[in-house]
Amino acid sequence: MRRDEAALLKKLYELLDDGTGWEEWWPADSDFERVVGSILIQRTRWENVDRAIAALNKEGLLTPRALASCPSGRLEELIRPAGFYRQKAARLRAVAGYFSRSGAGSIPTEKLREELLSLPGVGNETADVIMLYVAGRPRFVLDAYAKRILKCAGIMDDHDELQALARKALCDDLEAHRRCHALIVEHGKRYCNKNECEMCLVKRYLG
DNA sequence: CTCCAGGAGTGTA
DNA sequence: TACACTCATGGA
Repeated sequence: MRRDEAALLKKLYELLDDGTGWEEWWPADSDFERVVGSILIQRTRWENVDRAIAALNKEGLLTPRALASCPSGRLEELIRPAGFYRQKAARLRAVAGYFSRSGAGSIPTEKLREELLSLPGVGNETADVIMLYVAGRPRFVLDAYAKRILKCAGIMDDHDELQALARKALCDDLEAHRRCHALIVEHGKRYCNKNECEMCLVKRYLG
């Protein structure tokens, strides 16, 4: 990390922090429900994901064992509101199978990440979301909003370098990493359009 | 009617 | 490495 981009990232984090509530930013009754959510949320609004999760919950499928053994057709039917339902049904069955025999508790961070990435439908972003919200490992989630905001702030967006940068800026603190992700997404939804950033606070204060 | 949301996988140049 | 394309529902 050349210059002091960690200080800049820390400043960005503090800038986005408006002091409003964020603890229940990702509501869920269990860790596995968050895993399910991490797959269903891909390229989809939370409102639709919530319907799919509610349907799964109603059928008692929010456990790794139950979900892994649910027939594909039935699963597709239940998660349809979340879109891409054929792909996502297959992905859910795969991650459910993994968590039904793994638990992912005491696995070293790097190895856990590798295992998650080996699952179909789990890419860099989803893997980091699971690491951050389920496995309890501090990770910087490089989603589309983060890429735009980092660009505005003049911070590099290399996936691996960014992890070291974030851990330094956020003092290796788990809650800070979770909060940082939530703040970036919420800021992005409000102020970051596809190409324009007219209202962008980041550019105004850090650019 | 059009646009697109808290991606990932695959194929092409 | 850098894009283009596909997957799909539901709300604005």
